[in-house]
Amino acid sequence: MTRKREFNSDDVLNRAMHLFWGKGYKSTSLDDLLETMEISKSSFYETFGNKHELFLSTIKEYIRCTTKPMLDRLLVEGPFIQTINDVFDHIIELAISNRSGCMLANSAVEMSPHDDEVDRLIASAIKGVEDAWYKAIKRAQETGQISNEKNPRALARFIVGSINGLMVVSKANPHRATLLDIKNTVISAVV
Amino acid sequence: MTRKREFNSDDVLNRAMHLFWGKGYKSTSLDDLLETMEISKSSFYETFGNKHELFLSTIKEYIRCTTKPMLDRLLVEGPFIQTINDVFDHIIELAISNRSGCMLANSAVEMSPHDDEVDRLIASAIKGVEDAWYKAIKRAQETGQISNEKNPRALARFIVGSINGLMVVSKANPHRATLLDIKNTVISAVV
DNA sequence: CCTATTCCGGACTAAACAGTCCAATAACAA
DNA sequence: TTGTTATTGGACTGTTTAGTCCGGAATAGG
Repeated sequence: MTRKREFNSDDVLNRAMHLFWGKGYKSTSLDDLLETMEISKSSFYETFGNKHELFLSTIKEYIRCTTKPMLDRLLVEGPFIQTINDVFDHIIELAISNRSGCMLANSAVEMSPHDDEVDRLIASAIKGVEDAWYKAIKRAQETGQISNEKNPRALARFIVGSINGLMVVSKANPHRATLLDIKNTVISAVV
Repeated sequence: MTRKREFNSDDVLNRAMHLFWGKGYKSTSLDDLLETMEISKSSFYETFGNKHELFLSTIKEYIRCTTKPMLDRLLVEGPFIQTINDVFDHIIELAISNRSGCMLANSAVEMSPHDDEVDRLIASAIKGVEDAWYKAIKRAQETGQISNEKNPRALARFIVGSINGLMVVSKANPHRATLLDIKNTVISAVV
């Protein structure tokens, strides 16, 4: 009845995500996208709508395949200090191996003040990250790993801020020593 | 012998700075610039070279008229905890009143990985900020306001990271309560 | 083989882009 | 007033931008 799709839509979306992640929205041209995604212009508009819609889709994809897995690490049992240490180490290694940073942070900086749709999407994603940390901190308090004197909401917000700060610093100064100094100070502030 | 310049070059540069600060490099068009700066295209190229050179000039102007004054606050005598508190309050109020964030952070995110000139300029500016905090922390340690056990270089890097984190968070979530939570946690980690 | 449906290359458009150039003009010194 | 030089508006260029559209090719079911 009908011809089958010749490209894997997930794979193609993933390539677009990496392009936007590395270059940002404005600096990524349609030609860039088509070349990287290896699809025709017709297929592009047919499948993804337009550049802006595709961008929103890639942010969702980023949340699904990068942010979410990181938050899942917070759910595993085990000493909180080790968990936060692992997560930050992971972030630091990513930041050093390529300078793309965090796609949510990049997009927030580039677009949130001027693009309502992006703004809403990013704000809710960041809220999700904050909530995940909040739960992990709460649990750590219940098991006596973090003092009950500390405000868990404030700590969660502080960690989200610290991760974003790490991302920005790594853009301008991607040296392990600097990032580890930040990590260690953050952790000592939390536990 | 010669006609006098009809526009104030400093004022015009300042307007360009605010435009780049708010919209970023790629999203600021030449037409945007000319309209805001209120000069002719000829004068533009005559005076500022081209868009990219102007951008570099506006970053220098930003450092001169925004970053530098903030760092000067660190030099004033007085309790360190009050100084850091004032500086963060100031940053938070700026972040809430407009969502432009910090021009250095914005530019680092947008351009550092792909533009060597911007990269060098931003990296050295951020290094300057770090050094200023380092000196302030050292002095606070010498006067017994901060424990000598703490690593002042790490603290300085942590503060720089925290400021940048604050800027990113304020783009996506410009609410005072969130930013104050971050501020308070940062300060409690330092002093 | 035939037909329905989907996919795609590439030509096309209209707007936006950064940047060049020059003739006209303005201001000052002599 | 005149000559000299700096400044300017605006016309112009060539490129890149996102997006549209259509004819034809590919693929499957019947």
